[in-house]
Amino acid sequence: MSTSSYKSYKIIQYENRIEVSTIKDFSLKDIFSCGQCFRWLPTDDGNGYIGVVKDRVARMYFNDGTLTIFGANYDDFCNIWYDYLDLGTDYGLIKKQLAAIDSNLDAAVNFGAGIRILKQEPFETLISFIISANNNIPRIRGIIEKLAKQYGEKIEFEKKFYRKFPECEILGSSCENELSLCCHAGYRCAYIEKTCKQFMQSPFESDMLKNMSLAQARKFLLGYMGVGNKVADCILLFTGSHLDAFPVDVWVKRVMQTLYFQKEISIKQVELFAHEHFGDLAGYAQQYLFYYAREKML
DNA sequence: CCCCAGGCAGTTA
DNA sequence: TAACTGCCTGGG
Repeated sequence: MSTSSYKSYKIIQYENRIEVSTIKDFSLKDIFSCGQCFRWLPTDDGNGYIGVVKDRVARMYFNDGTLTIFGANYDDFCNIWYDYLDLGTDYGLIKKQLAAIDSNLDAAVNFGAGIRILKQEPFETLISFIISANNNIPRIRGIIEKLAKQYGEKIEFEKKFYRKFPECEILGSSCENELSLCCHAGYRCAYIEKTCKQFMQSPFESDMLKNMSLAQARKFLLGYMGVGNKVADCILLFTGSHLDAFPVDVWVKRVMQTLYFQKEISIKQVELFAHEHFGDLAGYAQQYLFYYAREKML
């Protein structure tokens, strides 16, 4: 066991885990079930979550401000988990600012008080949200796991085997028909095949998107087959590239109509209103509102 | 049998 | 540029 610190966090490292203390505004349930990711599942004991990020499997628990990560050491925390879990952002401040905007957001940020917007891998996010289109969450998860099992590298963790998300080159070398037989993603398989080939030609990194304006970055992502406005905004938000992106899906449209309009309106109108009303915090607002809508309104 | 699910591409007017 | 339509698949 050894004690150290990184940024504002105290870290105790044990043989098979680390404990990170004094974390505020944080809940694993809120983070992993607010709709931004597909590969985290509750642990068998029901108290934590286990998931795969990059080439790592981690098992996490959170109690009284202390995050325990099995499968991580101090260096992993600094190089992977600190950024992935967005531990450098002051969510207390963000929630305070959002709550001051109106009573709807006040309720939403209190409901999802532990949400953090994960900084996820560009390629994985791209493919995952292409799969998400006109689909339901259990199926999306299933399709991604089938792809990982077929095309992803094997990882051993605590005597069990897991799979990395597939590399673009591997996934892209598979044809539509082969993909379809593997993962049953239907017509989305053609999008996956095409987009992998496009990504090999013109990949993107979060920093690259950050250097573009929101509109430019969105237009860039729309160039990939199977990426429309909503999926593009999800990629911008969930890779941590543009935290002012405001993805409008059926849930967000529904909750915005109910809370702000009391009538049917177009997606375009929702987007315009959100950017005017929430400004730079639009992406955060979207997550709190989406989670609030999904868990409370139905 | 129907409808729906975290939209998208392709086609019209 | 806005409106319309068909769509793999699996579950209810």
